[in-house]
Amino acid sequence: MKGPELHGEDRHQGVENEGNPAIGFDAMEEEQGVLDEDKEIWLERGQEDLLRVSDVSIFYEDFPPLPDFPCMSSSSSTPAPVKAITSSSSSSCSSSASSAASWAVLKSEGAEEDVEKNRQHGNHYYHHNNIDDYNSQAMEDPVEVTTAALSSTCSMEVPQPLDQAMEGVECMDVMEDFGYIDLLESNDFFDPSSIFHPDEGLFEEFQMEQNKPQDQPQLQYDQQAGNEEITAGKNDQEADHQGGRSEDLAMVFLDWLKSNKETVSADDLRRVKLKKTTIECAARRLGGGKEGMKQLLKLILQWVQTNHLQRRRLRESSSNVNLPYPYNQDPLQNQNPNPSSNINCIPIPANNHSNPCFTQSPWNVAPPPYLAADPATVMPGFSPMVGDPFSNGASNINGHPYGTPQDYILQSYQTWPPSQFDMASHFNSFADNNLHSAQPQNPAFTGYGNQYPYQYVPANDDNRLARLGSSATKEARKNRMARQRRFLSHHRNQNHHNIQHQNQGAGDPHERLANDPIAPPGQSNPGSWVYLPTAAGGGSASTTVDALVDRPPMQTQNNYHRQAAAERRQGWKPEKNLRFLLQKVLKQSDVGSLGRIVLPKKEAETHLPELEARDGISIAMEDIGTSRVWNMRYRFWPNNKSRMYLLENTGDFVRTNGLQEGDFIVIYSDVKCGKYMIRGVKVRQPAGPKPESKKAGKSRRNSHANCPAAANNGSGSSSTTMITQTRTVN
DNA sequence: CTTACATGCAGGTTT
DNA sequence: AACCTGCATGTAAGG
Repeated sequence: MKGPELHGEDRHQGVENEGNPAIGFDAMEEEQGVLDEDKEIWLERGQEDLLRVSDVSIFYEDFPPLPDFPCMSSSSSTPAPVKAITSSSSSSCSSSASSAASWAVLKSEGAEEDVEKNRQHGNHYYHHNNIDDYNSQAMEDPVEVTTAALSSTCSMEVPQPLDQAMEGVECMDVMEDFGYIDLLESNDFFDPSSIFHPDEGLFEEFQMEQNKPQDQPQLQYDQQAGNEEITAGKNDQEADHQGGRSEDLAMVFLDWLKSNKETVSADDLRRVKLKKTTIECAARRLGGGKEGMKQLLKLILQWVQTNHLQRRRLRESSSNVNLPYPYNQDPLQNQNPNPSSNINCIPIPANNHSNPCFTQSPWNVAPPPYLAADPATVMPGFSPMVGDPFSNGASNINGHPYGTPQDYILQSYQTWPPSQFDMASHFNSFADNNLHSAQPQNPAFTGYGNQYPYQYVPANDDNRLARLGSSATKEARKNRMARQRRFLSHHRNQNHHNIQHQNQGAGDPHERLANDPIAPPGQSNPGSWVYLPTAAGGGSASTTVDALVDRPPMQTQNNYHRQAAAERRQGWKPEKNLRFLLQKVLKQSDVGSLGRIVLPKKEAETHLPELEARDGISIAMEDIGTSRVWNMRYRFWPNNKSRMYLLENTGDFVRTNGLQEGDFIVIYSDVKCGKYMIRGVKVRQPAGPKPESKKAGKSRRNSHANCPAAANNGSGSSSTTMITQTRTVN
């Protein structure tokens, strides 16, 4: 170890961190709590818990599945607006939007506003390629991002390139065009999320709202829309009771909330979108007037419950396998049909077309290999942050909004089965054809809101995030936003510092908030991409990673390790905060006796601590699979007028994991702890023995670095092509 | 032409 | 002699 060096680096990092709000804050505060993180993390948890239903059992037991409200709106007839698919990222948004169309949504205004913000963010991100910019950007963005996250329809998390951002907007517009209205919110009737907001009493806002004059949705007969749906809903679940006239919608809702606050989040509510016409029509059918509305509301709420439960189940069932980490819920993983994936095998999806909506999209192409390869996908419990890898990439992405890995990620998400959309939704709201219509885009953000604005959020967190999101009233919302902003900014500053310390030698990983957050799409984040969904078929490769650790970790490492272990014991999953930094397809020279791995320059410069000296810094890399910590050195060689970045002392790691040429490594940073995590992924090709990388060999060096998958799939699943990640040359 | 990066290889160090 | 370390070079790809 080079302690001294580390310090120096730390300092350095500190400096950088200043620029990087991203990661930071939670780490600090949370770290203090150490094992209490659980609680800390959810700091607002107390209240959040109300919303967050982690315990699926509750649902199952308490609520028999209710028939879905399949499309309350006409949407059913008009399945997703096709608009969606223009671009990968956009597609996500659009898809969600479109889906939204199909579903009843309790849409909050906030969402719309957020969308706006997203759009802005998208631009913002889009323009920031440089690290410096990035940092500065990050500084500011967190708040915004968070805000954006709130929006239910498009994922804010993903900073989108302009185009994409615009797309997102379009989506929203589309929704609007379709005449969607916020069942409740539009009228300021109430904002579910507000109710849940931690800062305020659970029902505070609600009550406030209650007192406010409310506009009720106008009832107009809608010929097309959802009569059927509603009817069906009604049939299936009769309106339970008829409230007296005196019982207004607010009360109905309030009662419902009281009884379901623990199991249903604001987010869930927000996802419900109904076409105005549909609502009107349905209300009529249910008796018309206020009573009709009330009945309709009940039905919707019921649907929400059911929907929520179903989703939970799906999630649970799919995620059960991977227990270790929260990320298990990652849609990608869930998606992965192949059980083996849980273990470490990454099937590379040949292509996912499961989601019809996306099939048309150009992006539907099979996920990029690297995505597929993404350890996250592969690794149990490991969920990659979707967006990150590429995001920041800004560098990577910038030039190629679509070509970036992130795009792929998005795509992959899009193609994923609905059940897994939760995660996906984080990035984009994919329209969930089946279950949710409009999901909050980034629940994650929202959920963590203040604390983890950028962190990747586990699927389950959606709700939490959502909570922060909208407030019942615009004013409340504003206040909340202001609060969040303050909070975030405050944290940011602290975070930087904290992180520095936390990272053992490693500097603060530059976390790019903007990027990471999930924004897979080229935008920012890269996507964490990598998670591949699995699917694929192409199959290419299944990866297996087993990290066996022999050596005793260093002390600090031990600390982390211990902490992680403790956390795990407690059910806490540190990985939930993992952010994808970079991945590298291993070349012969990387796995040879040299014990060093050349890292992709751009990613290294973007995501790893800035190196002042060629000697670089000592950096502890915890093996995600084994939690073992490898003390490596991150350095660079002057090369021509540039630099070559290397990760040294990788020999044992490579050997331990049995990594060979063509396999790849993925480096993540733990947002909370600030430590670096590494995953070695072995790629096995189903069909061809070749590791591929070689094949591609020299011909495609670039792509390899960034797109392991590509390399891996020698066979070449279609996905690989896309990825050509543009290694944006500086 | 420039950039990134895989790898060759010289020179130093260790066994 | 084997191993390390670090630089230099060659090549593919991007602009």
